[in-house]
Amino acid sequence: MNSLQIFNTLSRKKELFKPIKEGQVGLYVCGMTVYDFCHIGHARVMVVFDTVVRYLKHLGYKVHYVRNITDIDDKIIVRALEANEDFSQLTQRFIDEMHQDEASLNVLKPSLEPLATKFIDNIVSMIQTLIDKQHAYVGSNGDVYYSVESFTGYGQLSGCKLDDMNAGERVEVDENKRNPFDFVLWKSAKVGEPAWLSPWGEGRPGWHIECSAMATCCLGNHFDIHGGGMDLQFPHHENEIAQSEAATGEKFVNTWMHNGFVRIDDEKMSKSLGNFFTVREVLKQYRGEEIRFFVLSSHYRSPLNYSDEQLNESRSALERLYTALRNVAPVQNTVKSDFVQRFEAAMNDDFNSAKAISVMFECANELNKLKTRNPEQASLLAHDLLTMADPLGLLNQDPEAYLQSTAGSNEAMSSDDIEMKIAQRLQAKTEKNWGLADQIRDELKEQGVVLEDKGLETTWRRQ
RNA sequence: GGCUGAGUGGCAGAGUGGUUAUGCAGCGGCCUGCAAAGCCGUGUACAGCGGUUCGAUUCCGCUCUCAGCCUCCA
Repeated sequence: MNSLQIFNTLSRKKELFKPIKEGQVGLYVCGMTVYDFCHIGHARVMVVFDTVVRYLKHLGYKVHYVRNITDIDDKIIVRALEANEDFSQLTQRFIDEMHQDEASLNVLKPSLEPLATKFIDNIVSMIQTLIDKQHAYVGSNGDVYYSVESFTGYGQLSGCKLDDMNAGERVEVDENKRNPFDFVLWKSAKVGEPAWLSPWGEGRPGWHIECSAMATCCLGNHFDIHGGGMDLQFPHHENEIAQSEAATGEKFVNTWMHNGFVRIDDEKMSKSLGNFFTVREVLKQYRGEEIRFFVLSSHYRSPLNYSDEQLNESRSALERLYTALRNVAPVQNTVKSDFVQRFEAAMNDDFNSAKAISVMFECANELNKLKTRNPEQASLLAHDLLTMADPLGLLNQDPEAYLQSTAGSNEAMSSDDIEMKIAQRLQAKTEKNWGLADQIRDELKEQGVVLEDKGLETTWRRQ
């Protein structure tokens, strides 16, 4: 069907992707814990895996894409308390905000978006199974713990060996645990905390179990791809494997994908460091598509350094691509062009979007050349360019509309005013009053509007 | 301390055992009333030191530097 290679964190190698069920892919991605706005790091996960899904579909797969929402955890409880708000109200607020950000980034909706709080029954029964199978125990404080020593494969994903990890140094020693790396499956509720009934009293699920429950419920015990940010590799994903495989007795996931971090000044962007930009903030200055391009301009496993310069470059790059698409009617080619083939080769190599994008630029260059010389060929190339852009979620807007759109939420001159100025300038031009014509052009330039003359016809775009 | 990963031209960022990444910026030219856009041309880049090789930025070893995980984090 294809020769898609994916880097599997489990084997630390690129592997030929082969779905469990021919033609179908089950994909689970760890989504947001909803207690705050999404930052650019979250945007990266969304865009990267959205691109993975789009590309898998481009290859002809039917994709079951599940991206969960964690809507109960300690931080949510704290925030709700601070805001004097019911926790479910708080989470709903940020779920809505998240959906807005996703729309801005042209991220498609997943097939399913399960909420942890809607899967409590499944979570409880999974924990019960783990207890029954002696993989979990109830501590003296009433919390239920997973026993890492009971699972022989523990550490396979992260490469951590229990013996080598210095417990007590970085990990707090907890009297209730048999092993310091044992982790909570069920947490007893304190007074006033949100709680659900369980055989172990009122409480809530621990951090990792909800993903095991939701993933296996939505996609089956064994599925194709599981993804998320690098930092989830350990302990979150390691624990998911331990829980799921111990409970079901089956292999959990074939391919593990982890995306790299967004950095600021060579440091990880993170909530705990406080050095993050929210998607919302960045959208005040840049178009969603510019952010999306920025994310895809480097390989998903590489670090991605955030800066205005980078976003500005993305802006220029998109301007070039959209400019190439102006004034050409795309016409579908009957054969797969060399460009598209090279694009697919790049994407087949572990979703190398950076390389794939470079092919798009080569195509744009050819398109620019052929526009005047051979319009029919140009139309085919325009379609090729769009064919490549589609799985990346780029270039989906009308070129003229894009180029004339305002970036961010800045106050801008209206289109009507611009057209009026252009009409004035045309008058000046016909009178060969170059001084006035240039003056008007300069004025518009100061408003961020660039004019392009083609004889007596003038097109405009915003910078 | 344990375990990962990375160091490429002015910047960003792919890739390769011997031949052009790509984008932005710069320089020269074409086009234009002048511009803009576009096109053409243009850069002794691959952290350091050894090794393997006819030949290494690309493979191996060591050194240096940086980042990440091991604690909530995408």
